[in-house]
Amino acid sequence: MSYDALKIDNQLCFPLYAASKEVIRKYKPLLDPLGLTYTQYIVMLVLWQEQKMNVKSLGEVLYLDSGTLTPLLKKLEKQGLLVRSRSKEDERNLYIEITDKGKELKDQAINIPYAIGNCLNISEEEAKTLYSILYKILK
Amino acid sequence: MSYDALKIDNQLCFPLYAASKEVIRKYKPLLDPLGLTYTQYIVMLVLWQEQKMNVKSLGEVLYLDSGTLTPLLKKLEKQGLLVRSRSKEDERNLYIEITDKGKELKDQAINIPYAIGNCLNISEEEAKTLYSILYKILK
DNA sequence: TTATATTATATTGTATATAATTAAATTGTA
DNA sequence: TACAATTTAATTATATACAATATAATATAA
Repeated sequence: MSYDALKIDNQLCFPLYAASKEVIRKYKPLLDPLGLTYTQYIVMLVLWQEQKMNVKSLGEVLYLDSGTLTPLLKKLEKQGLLVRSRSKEDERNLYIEITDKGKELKDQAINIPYAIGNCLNISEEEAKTLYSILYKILK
Repeated sequence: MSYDALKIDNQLCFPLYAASKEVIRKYKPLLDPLGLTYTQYIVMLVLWQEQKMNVKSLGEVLYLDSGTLTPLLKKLEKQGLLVRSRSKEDERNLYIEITDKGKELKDQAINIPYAIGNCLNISEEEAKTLYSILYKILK
């Protein structure tokens, strides 16, 4: 019986894990001026589109649970980028809503996707292929 | 000016980040019987190939720094899977070496790559494409 | 040779991640 | 209506990640 399947170079998950971390690392110098971490940034991406939503929906969109989101959202609230409030209809639901300050931050982020695209040395076509395979894995 | 580039669905990094986490999550039930986390598992993958190496080389292979590796390697040593020792020639170097118990664990891991391959719903060809694009990003 | 620079690991501080548990609110049902 | 089941967040415990700093050992240069 061969152990080849256990060689690090034969793993698919490892480059997925490593590339994810390396790309997120590239965001740091771009996000530092905005005072955001990568995870906080993707929360803001969603809020820039949705304005208001509950924590459960946010977690489903971002594949994150309340253990990650609760403290993170409290920090963003402390920074004045969003407000947290319980739903009147069903108090189990916590809604987060972007503030004006949160909306203003969007203009500072406008060039980040372009800057990241530039520092990945893959073609436009490879990027599309990667995108579609990754979403296939996520289904 | 359009904000389309800031839509969560137009990000490439996000599915990379999410897919990485989701695939690692799939490892958990397979690794629990071995008493390993995913990060500990990839360390063992390297040690099953190399037997002995220093922390710096390991970090370069796995894209991890001493802040992550130092406590993790101490845990694996406590489990008896490896031993840590300073180099006599240059005491700055810490070498880790797999133990017999560590080697024996390999047989319990032999089916993990196959099991993971089965639960990713992508074709063999897509897997190869994904692999090559990810390594292109890592260069 | 002695001061300086470099290298390798460890430590510290901050921020995720996630499983498991808890607690509060709501819903479904006998 | 009661009360069990479900839902939603929050909390707890454990394990990463990683930047920044510290420390010890070694190499290098004046």
